[in-house]
Amino acid sequence: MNIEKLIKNKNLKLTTARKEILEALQTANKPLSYEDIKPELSMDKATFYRNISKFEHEGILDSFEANDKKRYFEIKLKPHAHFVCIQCNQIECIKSFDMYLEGYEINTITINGRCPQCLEN
Amino acid sequence: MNIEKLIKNKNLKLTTARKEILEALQTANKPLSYEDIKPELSMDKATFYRNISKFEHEGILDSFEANDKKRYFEIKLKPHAHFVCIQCNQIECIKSFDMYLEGYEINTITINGRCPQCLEN
DNA sequence: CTCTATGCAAAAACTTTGCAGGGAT
DNA sequence: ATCCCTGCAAAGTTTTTGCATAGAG
Repeated sequence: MNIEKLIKNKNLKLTTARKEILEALQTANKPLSYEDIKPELSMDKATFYRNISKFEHEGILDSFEANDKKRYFEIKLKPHAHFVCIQCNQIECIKSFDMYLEGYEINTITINGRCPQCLEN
Repeated sequence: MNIEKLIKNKNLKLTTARKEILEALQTANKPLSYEDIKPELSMDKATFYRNISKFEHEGILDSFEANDKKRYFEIKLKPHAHFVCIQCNQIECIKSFDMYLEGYEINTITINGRCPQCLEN
C-alpha cells in the first residue's frame, strides 16, 4: 500500500510527520502506542496526536485502548479483533474472530483475558 | 445477591464505602464509570478507586475501558460482551455474543461501533 | 488493641489545546 | 500568497499514591 497516496487521497497535505507515522505503523505491522512508536518519530507528541486524530477521522487508522490506559494505533486493514493479555500485556491480532452482530456496525473488538503462553504457567 | 456476604466472603472489612459502591452498581444494573456513580457516593475518589481495585482483585467486579478513556465497572455476573457506540457513547451489554476463543481465557470483550439507533440517522 | 480503610492533597500518566511561527500547494 | 501544519508549553482528564487519622473486628 502506498503511503503517499493514502495521505493525498484524503486531501491531506503530504508532510514529513504524516509519512513518518504511517511508515512506522506499516513497518511494525501491529498496533503501536505513542510510547512504542516514539523512537521512530522526529515530531512533537502534539503533532503525533493531531495527525492520529485526523487519520482516524479520515478512516486511515483504527485505534483501541488496551487495559493499560494507552491507545494503540494501526493502519486500517481487514476488520479483526485484538486480544490483550492481562498478564503479559501482549497485544495480538485475532483474525479468526467473528465480527458480526445483527443490527450493529462493528468497528473494533477488544478481547481481554489471558493468552495461551500465560495460561501454561 | 447479598452485598454484605459478597464482601465478607472475601475477608474484606464491611465498611460503608464498600457497601455504597456495590449497592450503586447493583441498583444501576449496568456498567458505570466513576463519574456516573459519584453522585451516589459519599466517599473520596481515592477510596472509591482503592476499593474498586480490591474488588477486581477478589473477582467481585469486572471493568473495561470505553473509548472515552474512562473505566466502567460492574458486578461480575455471567460473562458477556459490551458494545460501546462511538457516536452516542451509549454502553450496552450484549449477552448473545460468542465468548469463546480456542486456547485463550476470555475475561471481557468490548465491541466498538455504531448502534442500531445511530445507524438509522 | 491491631490492622486495615479513609480523606486530603499532591503526583502520575496519557492526551489535548492555544498560540505564534513554518511549510505545502 | 494562502491555509494548513508544527513545536513548545501549559492545561485537561482520569486514576494512583503518601501520609496521618479514623474505624472495623
